[in-house]
Amino acid sequence: MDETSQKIIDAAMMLVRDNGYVATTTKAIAKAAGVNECTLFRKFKNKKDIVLQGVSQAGWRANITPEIFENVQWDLQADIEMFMKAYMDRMTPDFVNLSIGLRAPQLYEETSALIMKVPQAFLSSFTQYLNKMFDLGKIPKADFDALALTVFSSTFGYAFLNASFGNELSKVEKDEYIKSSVQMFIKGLEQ
Amino acid sequence: MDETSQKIIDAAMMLVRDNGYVATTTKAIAKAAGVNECTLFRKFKNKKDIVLQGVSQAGWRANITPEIFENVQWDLQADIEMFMKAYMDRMTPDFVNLSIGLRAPQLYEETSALIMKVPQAFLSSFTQYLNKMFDLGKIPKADFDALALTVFSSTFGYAFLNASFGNELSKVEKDEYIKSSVQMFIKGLEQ
DNA sequence: TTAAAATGAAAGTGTTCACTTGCATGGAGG
DNA sequence: CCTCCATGCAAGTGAACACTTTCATTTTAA
Repeated sequence: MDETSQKIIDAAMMLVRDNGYVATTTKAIAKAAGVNECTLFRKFKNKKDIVLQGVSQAGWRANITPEIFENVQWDLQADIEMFMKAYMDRMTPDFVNLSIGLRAPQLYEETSALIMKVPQAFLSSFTQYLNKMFDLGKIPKADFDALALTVFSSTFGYAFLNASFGNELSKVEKDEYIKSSVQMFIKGLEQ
Repeated sequence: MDETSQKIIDAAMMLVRDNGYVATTTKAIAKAAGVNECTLFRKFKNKKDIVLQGVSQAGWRANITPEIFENVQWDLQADIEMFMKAYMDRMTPDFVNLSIGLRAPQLYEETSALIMKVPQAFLSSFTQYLNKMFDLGKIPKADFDALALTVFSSTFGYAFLNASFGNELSKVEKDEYIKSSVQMFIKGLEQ
């Protein structure tokens, strides 16, 4: 990837994040990238191609993979805290808004699978984790599919609400949120 | 509101829900409403006006107000279940997608306050509820701002994920989700 | 140093957009 | 029957859109 193409991709992704795909014009991309508009079409097939190459880049993806579940301590509180932190550190407001900006009918088919990977990776890994904790005799039997979804939904929900409304909705800070949530979760899980 | 105007608004809101505001054309609105395109501009100032009148209508708003907190039983399990159900019944995938479709820079200033009202109403009412439950001696002291946000985030998160990915992300059904979540929440809160 | 490759500048393509205009028509109410 | 009034219809407006072409200029690399 040459420098010019990368500047174009970066500009395009930032504009999509801020304005959405449809409202992002090639003229604006060129201006933001500091190149001539025709250069866009020398480097890329079309506008859609720019964005699709962008979403395929690691730098424009929230890097949430099963790897974040590698160094677990098999301690419920420490681990859930770590998972929630790991998710929120990666799922910044920028990524949330980018995900929404990509929600255009013209792109949906080609990007939805990619967008879904992040929650899928988190969910399945966390479900496995809870099952293993049960096997280790650390928590009693429960509906771990549902409970993993609860923990993930609350993590995702906070990240999304924070990206959408900032502290206008709630003044509760990330660390305070994680700490209180985890306290409730582990009490609920351990019983 | 005459019948023709209402048909136009309904068509516009459905298209915004499915394609987003920017990708929704006046031509498509007219076709979907079964009227001539120029009729749109006889009835409304412009495209934006149609959508803004739509969001101001009760039928195009999720009707989540503090009223759903009126008939509480002061029983933690029954009440949280009721709140989550009430939210999800109103916050259907259609409403979630409409909220996202309205996220256009051209509209944001005029609609964000309205969109934020729903989570605000739920959150503040639920925080009050938890404080009251503490006053009644039914739950021990805790960070109720954070915990209300946890419960709300998990409810909102599920509704959003369900609208976005359906059962491709998780097979856990709404009732199962609520039941398991509430079990964990009340154990965590009562301790 | 020189040839090739990359980029800029400017003009222009056809299409689609939101929105307008002028006139015909048809139905409702007095 | 007549008169509005709502609407349809057809054509059209200027602007913005994605994308192209031609040619000049700069940068890069052999």
